[in-house]
Amino acid sequence: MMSMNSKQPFSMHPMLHEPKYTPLHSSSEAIRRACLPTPSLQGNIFAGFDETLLQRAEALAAVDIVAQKSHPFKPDATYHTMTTMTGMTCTPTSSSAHLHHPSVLTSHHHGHHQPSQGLEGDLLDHLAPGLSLGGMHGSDVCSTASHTVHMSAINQMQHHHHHQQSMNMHPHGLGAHGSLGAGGGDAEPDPRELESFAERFKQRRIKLGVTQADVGSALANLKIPGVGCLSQSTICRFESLTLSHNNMVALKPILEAWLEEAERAQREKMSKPEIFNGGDKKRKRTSIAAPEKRSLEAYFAVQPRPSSEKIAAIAEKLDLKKNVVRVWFCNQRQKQKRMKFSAAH
DNA sequence: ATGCATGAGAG
DNA sequence: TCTCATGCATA
Repeated sequence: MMSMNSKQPFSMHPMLHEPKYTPLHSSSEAIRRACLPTPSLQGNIFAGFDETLLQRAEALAAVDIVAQKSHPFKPDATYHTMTTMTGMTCTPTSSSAHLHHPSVLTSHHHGHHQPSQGLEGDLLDHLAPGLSLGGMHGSDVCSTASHTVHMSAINQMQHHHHHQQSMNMHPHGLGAHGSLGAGGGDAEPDPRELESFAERFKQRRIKLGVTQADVGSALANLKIPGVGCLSQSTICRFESLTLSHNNMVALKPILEAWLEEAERAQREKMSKPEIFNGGDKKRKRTSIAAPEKRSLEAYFAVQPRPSSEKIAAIAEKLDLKKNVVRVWFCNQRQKQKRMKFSAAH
């Protein structure tokens, strides 16, 4: 399970705490953030009525349920494989197997890293065996536990949030980087362009007869420092613009590079089968039943960022694990930030 | 195509 | 703990 490449990921996730992509129109989020700096504060503020609100939310959810009529499954229908069972089987294993994430692309801390440093890209590259980008055969090299070769990245993105969206830039941004603009081939946070690129990308990809999963694994063959493979999910999300603006911007140059290579390779007609496999790990996905989901949504409408206590309370009411509820809220918040809905057009 | 989850990094 | 980028599993 270990990846042989002992590359130490440079994982620098950008995280700039701030919203990079702005929700432009519906900036409820920004506003929210601005208003609620501290969690604890929120707690206090809502402490008074939070119960009421929650009850209300619940009531609403209940009504909703009634209106919709019924739920096919029952609430807790989560199928965890683990929980109590033997324990040795599932998830834990998987995770341990691979730990690094490919965190690719995004910026970095203090502004500096340039995109081009070759750094340790070498360490990772050995991985790509034969398959060049043409990888159109479905073997996935990266994804499963076996490989896990992710890399991290170095790319710093283009922080410049250009015009339109505004938001705030954070300190992180490269202070002076006006240069990035057009040089490298990336860096243009223009939603418009991203959108059209995503569309073109998909179409050309299909034309090449390559699946999203193929693209993801083939990326590793590009040997771009700091860039490894990506999952089908990510490629799909890129094409459908369901990624954050920053993420889209970071991925674009990479996918663009792959596309060019793939088309070139196609011309040469070069194909190499490469099969890899590994596979053993099963992570079980919890499934939150519709009624519970409705309740969560109702709660979310009232308070998107519930305190730990509230999460616990909600979890109990809905008979869900606290962590499940917490993650649900996190994912929900992330959803609000996706490109599609945020600014862009 | 998407839901739920993990993990890094910054608080 | 939260945010973010990603991914496995699944419908």
